[in-house]
Amino acid sequence: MTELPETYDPESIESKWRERWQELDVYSYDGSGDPETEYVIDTPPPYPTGNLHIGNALGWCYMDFAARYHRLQGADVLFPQGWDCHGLPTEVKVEEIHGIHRTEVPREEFRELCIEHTEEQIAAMRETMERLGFSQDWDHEFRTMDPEYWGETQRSVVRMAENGYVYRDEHPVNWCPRCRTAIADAEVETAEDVPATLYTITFPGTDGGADGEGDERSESIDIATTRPELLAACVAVAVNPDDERYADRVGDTVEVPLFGQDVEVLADDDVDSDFGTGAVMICTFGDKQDVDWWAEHDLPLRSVLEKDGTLTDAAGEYAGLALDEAEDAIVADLDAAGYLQDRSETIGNVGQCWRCDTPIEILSTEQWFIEVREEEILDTAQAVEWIPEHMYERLADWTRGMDWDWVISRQREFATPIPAWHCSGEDCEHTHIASEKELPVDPTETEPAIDACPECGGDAWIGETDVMDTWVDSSISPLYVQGWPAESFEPTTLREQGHDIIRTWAFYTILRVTALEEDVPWETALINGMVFGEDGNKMSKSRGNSVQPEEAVAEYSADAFRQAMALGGQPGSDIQFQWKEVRSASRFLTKLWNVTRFAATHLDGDGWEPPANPAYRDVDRWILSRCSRVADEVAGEMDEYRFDAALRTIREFVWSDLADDYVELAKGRLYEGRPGERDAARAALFTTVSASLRMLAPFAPFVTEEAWHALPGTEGSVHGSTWPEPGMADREVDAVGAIIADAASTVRGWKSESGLALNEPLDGVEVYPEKSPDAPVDTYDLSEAVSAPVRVREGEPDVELVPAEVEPDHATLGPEFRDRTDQVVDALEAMDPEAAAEQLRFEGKLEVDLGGEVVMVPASAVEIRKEHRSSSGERVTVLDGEQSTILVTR
RNA sequence: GGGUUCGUGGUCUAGUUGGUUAUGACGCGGCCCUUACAAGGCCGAGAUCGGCGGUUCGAACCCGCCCGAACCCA
Repeated sequence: MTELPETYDPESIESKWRERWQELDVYSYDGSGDPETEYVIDTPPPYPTGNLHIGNALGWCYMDFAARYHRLQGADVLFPQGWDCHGLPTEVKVEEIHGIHRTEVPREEFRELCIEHTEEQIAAMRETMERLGFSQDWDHEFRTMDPEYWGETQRSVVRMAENGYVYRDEHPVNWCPRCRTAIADAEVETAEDVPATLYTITFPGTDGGADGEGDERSESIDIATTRPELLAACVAVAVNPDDERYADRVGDTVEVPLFGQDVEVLADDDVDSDFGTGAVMICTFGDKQDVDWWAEHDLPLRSVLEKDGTLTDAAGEYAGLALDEAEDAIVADLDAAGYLQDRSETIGNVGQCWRCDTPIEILSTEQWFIEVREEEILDTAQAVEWIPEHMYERLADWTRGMDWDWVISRQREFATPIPAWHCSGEDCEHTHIASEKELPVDPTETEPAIDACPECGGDAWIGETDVMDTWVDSSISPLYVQGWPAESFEPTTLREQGHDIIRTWAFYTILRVTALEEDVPWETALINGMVFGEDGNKMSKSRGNSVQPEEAVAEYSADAFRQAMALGGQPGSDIQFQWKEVRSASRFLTKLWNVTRFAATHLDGDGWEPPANPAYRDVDRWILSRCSRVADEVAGEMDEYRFDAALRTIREFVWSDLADDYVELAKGRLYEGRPGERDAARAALFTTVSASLRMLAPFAPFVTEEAWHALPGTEGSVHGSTWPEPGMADREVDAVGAIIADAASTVRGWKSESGLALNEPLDGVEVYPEKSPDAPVDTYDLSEAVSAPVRVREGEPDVELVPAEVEPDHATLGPEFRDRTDQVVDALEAMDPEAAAEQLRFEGKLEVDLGGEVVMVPASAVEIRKEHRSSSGERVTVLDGEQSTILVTR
């Protein structure tokens, strides 16, 4: 037990415990127990940007609330931390830092530079995590760039290859010319309303003629396109079959201007007749629509784009030009030759690389793919509990809309190598995939374990230089966390992530775990919303509305910041960051601090221990009953991941019931009670404060830890303790306690209002409860709290009590009178209250005249609201409490 | 264009079998140093629950349409 300083100084407390926890080992996962008591979090491995932003912080707060709560509930919690290290941004950063290009240094050396840089970034993010008090078990940290991890990534792909999910093929893929790599659909972001120039270009007719017989020349067609630079890749012209302007043109041949190839006019429903001239060119490839048409109509392939985004030799004299240069040159030439009919401004959507915003192109290249099996993904997704539920729809929508398989090969350096070799035998196209026992392997450095090519017998191999998409790494995180493949796979308990990566991380993880283990990766997927700035907009530097978690910690505290995250809204909804929320949380912590300090001073000294059988008074039993109910209620909310509701419930209990009511009521005994009386109050105070601290510990780990050690008999960390279960809920006591607490606060409120000191002695207080309690009311503490002798009486106070209003009870009248309820209500409200009260007293029911018809209203359906009027002469004040009418004499 | 979510005091937010006076916080106004707490306490003002219609005796809640916002997809 330690002394609590007088004022709450979050900074010193938080830095102190950050260090101590390192030694205490309270967050370590045991892993030896019953799988039923395990609570395993599939923590998102973030990309090591070096900056843990507030959106990350929200997700980690949720995980930490859950982890800490389940530890208190006795679960063996595994809260690991991973890092999704591979990828382009690091490569680019490293090139920038060292002033090199990745092709200028050996592959291994470049990887080393990337690893070094990544380690620095991880250190910075880990520090923020520790500042925020997240309770990961750092013994279970993993980094996808470590061979132990990427070896498993390779194994997972090898196994999927054995199961027939992996293939290598030439296929059109999204291509980022700047990154010079293939990317998956999920990595293409659509930029909306991008301005572009729409050109109308004449495709002249050909000698082949309308019917192809050669007896007449076909007419020309004007097509509209925003991409004249791709004319060389044009393989057809398409029109809508319902477009009357082109009704007789389908089947005609026209010539591509400047480039001279003859192309056919096709009909396709997907052509938008309202766009441009209603005729469009199909090239290989301008966009995904072109790919569809190309496949649908079995068109030839004319590749005009190099991997770096310049034109190929197929573009003739334009070869070597960049796309924008080519556009200018070709347009100028079209114009000069009279093919350019018109140009106008338009807007359209452009697919961009999500990492560098470069407009993506579509190239047909040899790549590695993982098959997307829609049905099995949906089956698994359905077996997961999604919070909120509708997040399942997000995933299902994306899954149903997938039209290409997942391209997993990337033409980069810092990534998991694809464990394969190509036979270098002439005309042999055999590709050999590594066996599991060779892993981890970099095929560019190591020869395969087999000698001869099974197809041609050759023994010369070329290592695959393509590497894997980083999502191939991260999508096995639940497997890795569960010790796969050494351990048989058990689904993890929780996946927490943002809704922005449902189409990537959640989707790929479901795909992979389904394919590899035919199981759900996690029982529950908790999806967090976005964190917006105080102005309600997305946080951005240019708007000046972004806030770093560290700023909030410095200004208030980590404990306050965490609460603000919890209270921002229910998990799943977007939340708006509010400084005022952090501030109010901080005030609450001050309150908690002071209540604990108050308790600690009364529990201090002479090695106090809670007595075996405390002589509890009603007030003690009442707070213990409330505490029991609150502990159960909060546990229910925590089980359902309703962190907002849970924290609100605790706050209200601590502030209102414990601090405002109980402490005030118990003060008399605590300061001046006889030993037995005093000890009962101490015991109740101890139990309640201790329970409050434990319930609050998941949200405010630092201050509760400090406060915990100020209580007697607390040895270890609050985070290693157990969830409170006082088990003292009692209906009778609730009713009595509510009367006492209400009477105390009503009288004290009245004193404050009338300018009296709170300890001003009064001659007497009489309490007339509206509902007489079944048990007698213990007025001992109440009397101390209001500084007056207190009597609890039955019936009505001996003052003038005048019926003032007839209050109909809709809930009773409605079912009874159905569609006549309104009339009955009106009639009741119009009655003379005194006459009604009279009638009720003598007859127990009311005759109500509905104008022609008289109905009987039972006493249970009305309430007569009465007003107190001080009887003449007497100096009595009548107070209206929530529970009782209270008479005060002074 | 398709899908999903959401509109509650000035601001943020709670409110799941429909039922008297709609929750809390911040802000605002007033009063108060009362032996845990002025980084506090007490009191007060402030909402036709986005709009219209429907179901119902009764709707913030259920249904329909409309308006507005956000996100995802095409």
